[in-house]
Amino acid sequence: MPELPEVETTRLGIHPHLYQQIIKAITIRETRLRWPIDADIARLFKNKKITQISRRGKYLIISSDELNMMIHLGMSGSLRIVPSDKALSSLPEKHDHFDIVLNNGVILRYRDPRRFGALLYFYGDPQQHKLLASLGPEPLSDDFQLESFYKNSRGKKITIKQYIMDAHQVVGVGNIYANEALFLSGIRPGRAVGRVSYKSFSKLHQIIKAVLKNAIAKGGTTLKDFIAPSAQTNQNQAGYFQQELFVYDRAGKACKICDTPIKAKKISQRSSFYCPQCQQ
DNA sequence: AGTGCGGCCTGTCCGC
DNA sequence: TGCGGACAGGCCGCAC
Repeated sequence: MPELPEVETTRLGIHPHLYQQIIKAITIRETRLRWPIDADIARLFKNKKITQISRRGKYLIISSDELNMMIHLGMSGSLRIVPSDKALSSLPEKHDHFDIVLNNGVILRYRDPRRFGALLYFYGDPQQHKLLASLGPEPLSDDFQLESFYKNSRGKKITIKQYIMDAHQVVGVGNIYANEALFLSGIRPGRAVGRVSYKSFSKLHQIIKAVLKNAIAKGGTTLKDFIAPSAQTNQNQAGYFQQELFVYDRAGKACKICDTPIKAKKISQRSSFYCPQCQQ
């Protein structure tokens, strides 16, 4: 499941192959993603030069001046580069729903078995787009400020875990990183956010940044996967701090810090894990 | 306005 | 062995 670090790693991985290239064609094989892919997208982008490859939250934005396409990987989506010398021999597989073919023969290929992802297009400033306009700050930018992160939580009845996963507060914290960040901060996921102290918020604020930063740094070492078709199967795992998971999916197993069995609990339909000893 | 949750999907795992 | 069912996940958009 791609979280922000995976999406950023993807952006960095595809950028050198796409930047300033001309789109020759967009081939759509399956339109049924989260929203149906509008067939106009192929016509609109034909012969357009890619001038920017950016990211907002978990949305990737590929732009040609005022025209943008937005790609979301959902939970099982991935993008990879098919180099020009492999373009003919590398046939799309079952869940490869669309290709963006560049003039130099390179193909950007989108795969998404569960089809929770999206491909949309729009004109103008991405920040004005409905899906992006109300997003909270980027966790690794200066816009992510402890003061407002704390203040917005006062009076809210939801849990701290729901709060940090709410993209209106801060983008990019998915279920795995939410669990891990709360563990590292010593806060139980089920606590009412309105009652979590400033001091705890201060720690959490730092930890969220550190965890995401670390994951992106790790992802950087796996960039080669974007041009290694054989690595495709495991691409979603590449870049995770998987060997460092303290609580996620470790129900019943010993806490790596204190040996207490990790507990599992559903919080608003999402699996949550915590150490009853380390987290209060 | 704040909160809760249904729904979209398929690969994987479990139990029969 | 094969098969059905539960589950996982992001996140919009509706209902309260």
